[in-house]
Amino acid sequence: MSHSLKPARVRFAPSPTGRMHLGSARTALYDYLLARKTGGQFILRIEDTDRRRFVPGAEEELMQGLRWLGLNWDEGPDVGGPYGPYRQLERKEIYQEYALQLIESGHAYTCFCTPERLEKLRQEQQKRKENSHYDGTCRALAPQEAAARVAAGERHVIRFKMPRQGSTTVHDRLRGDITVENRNMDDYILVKSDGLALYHLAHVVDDHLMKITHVIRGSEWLPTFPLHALIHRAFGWEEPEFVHLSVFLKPSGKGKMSKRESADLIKDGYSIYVKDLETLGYLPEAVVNWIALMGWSYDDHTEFFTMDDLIEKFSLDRLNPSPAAINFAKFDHFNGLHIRNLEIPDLANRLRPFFEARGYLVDDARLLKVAPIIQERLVTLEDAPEIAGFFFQDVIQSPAAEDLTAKGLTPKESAEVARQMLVLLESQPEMTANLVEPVLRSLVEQLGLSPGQVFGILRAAVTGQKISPPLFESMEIIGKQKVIERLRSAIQVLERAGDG
RNA sequence: GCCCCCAUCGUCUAGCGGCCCAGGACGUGGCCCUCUCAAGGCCAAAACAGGGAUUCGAAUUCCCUUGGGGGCACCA
Repeated sequence: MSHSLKPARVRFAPSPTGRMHLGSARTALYDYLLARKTGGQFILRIEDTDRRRFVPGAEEELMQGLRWLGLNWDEGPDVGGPYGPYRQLERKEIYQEYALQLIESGHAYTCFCTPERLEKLRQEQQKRKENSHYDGTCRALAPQEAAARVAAGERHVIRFKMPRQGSTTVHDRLRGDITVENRNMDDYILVKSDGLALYHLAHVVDDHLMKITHVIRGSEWLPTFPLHALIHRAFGWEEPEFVHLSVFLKPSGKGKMSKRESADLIKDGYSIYVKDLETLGYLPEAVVNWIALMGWSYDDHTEFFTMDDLIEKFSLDRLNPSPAAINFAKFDHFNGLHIRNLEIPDLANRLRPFFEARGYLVDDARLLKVAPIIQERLVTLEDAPEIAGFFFQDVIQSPAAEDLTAKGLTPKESAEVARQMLVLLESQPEMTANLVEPVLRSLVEQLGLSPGQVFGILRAAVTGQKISPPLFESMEIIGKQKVIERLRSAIQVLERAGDG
């Protein structure tokens, strides 16, 4: 039973170096689901130790994205928490302290090699087609000598003293045991010469101090996973459970999305950036449902999930280790499903800004009537203005004669049909669908024409569009006065065309 | 080049030795419904990368090949 699961403390630890994309959104989602499912905590930690790559505004977009998706954190830089601070830049001294501890215990050493020397070394190794790695020059330095040089103010970094022999076995929740030969791993730098810790050290220290139970992250960390385990072990700390998620591939399935391709996507109305999805008219519910299923499944047929469903049903056991190609067609499908799942007032509220963005003056009472008749016709919220913008226009542009002419009829004949409809409609007290539809249907029968021919003329006349929401319901919303007015002007257009 | 990971329809996936001549979904094609467009319903085409091995029996276990992905920074 799920009740027996221990409360998990799970962190989402992005670096503020770019935009929030679908891949990080999925990681955050799984973090959140595990925390909520087990009654644990979802923690947001900002990994900003690389000041050079810092992008202003990235952290804000990230937080907005998480909130939009409904992934609210229990501890984080803005809300605080018992294990703060939650920005790594503010934890600099903590890492230094632990790095020193590693040196004292013989698991790390100071290195005085210059970047220039290292670069030269790399080039030589590459020339010899060798695996590029640190050659261990400073590893042999006597601790006293190293300490003296540090005291003298010499620039240095701190490196992990990777065992030269043997192998390291780590455990990934999705892939089981992974064993690597230690000689294939490097003496990775733990602390830079500016005194700031690198990811490898910082996250291990933080995860331990913050009592993280599960580390869910991208598979790009798999190669350095053994290093991280070794650091935990060097401190004598218990390792959290590690879950490495595979990357998202581009729609073709061939390789991951490049910056260029990501930018090109927007032309087709898609994006891998969470913030763009909102403006493109996608629902956070749909994003969550869609990305949850890229790498996780519940069973062999259930696909529609709300956040509550996911919290109830999510399990690490049903994660899939293979990479998944992003499929926007399926995303559209999910968005449609979730739009149709919305209550009308909710849908109306979400629709309003999309009408307004196109310059329509939205009347709330009318919007409430429009929402239900376009609900099942929307792929995205952004589709609404095109389908139903005319409801919020006092005057529509008169359709061209050819658009008002029924298939198989001349403009003149179409005008005659329109005149007959006008007479019938004028005699109706109001334009309710219940009243109008039977009357018009009997006219269709009487004329011996098809419903498509007759209603096509009316549709174009009243909505100004060849494609529209259901005609009679639309007429009801538009009201008798406007319907009559527009039908009259359509008749005029047709008559003029008939004369010519 | 070296190291690591992955491998079922075009795509997302179910499958954890017999229930599978492989199930669901998106997309595609057809039909039905129908005032247009949708939504909905029905039907169809569509996959276990290849080769060995284990086993009475393999999509499911093991090995190799191939393919794909990731990593090899004083980035995360």
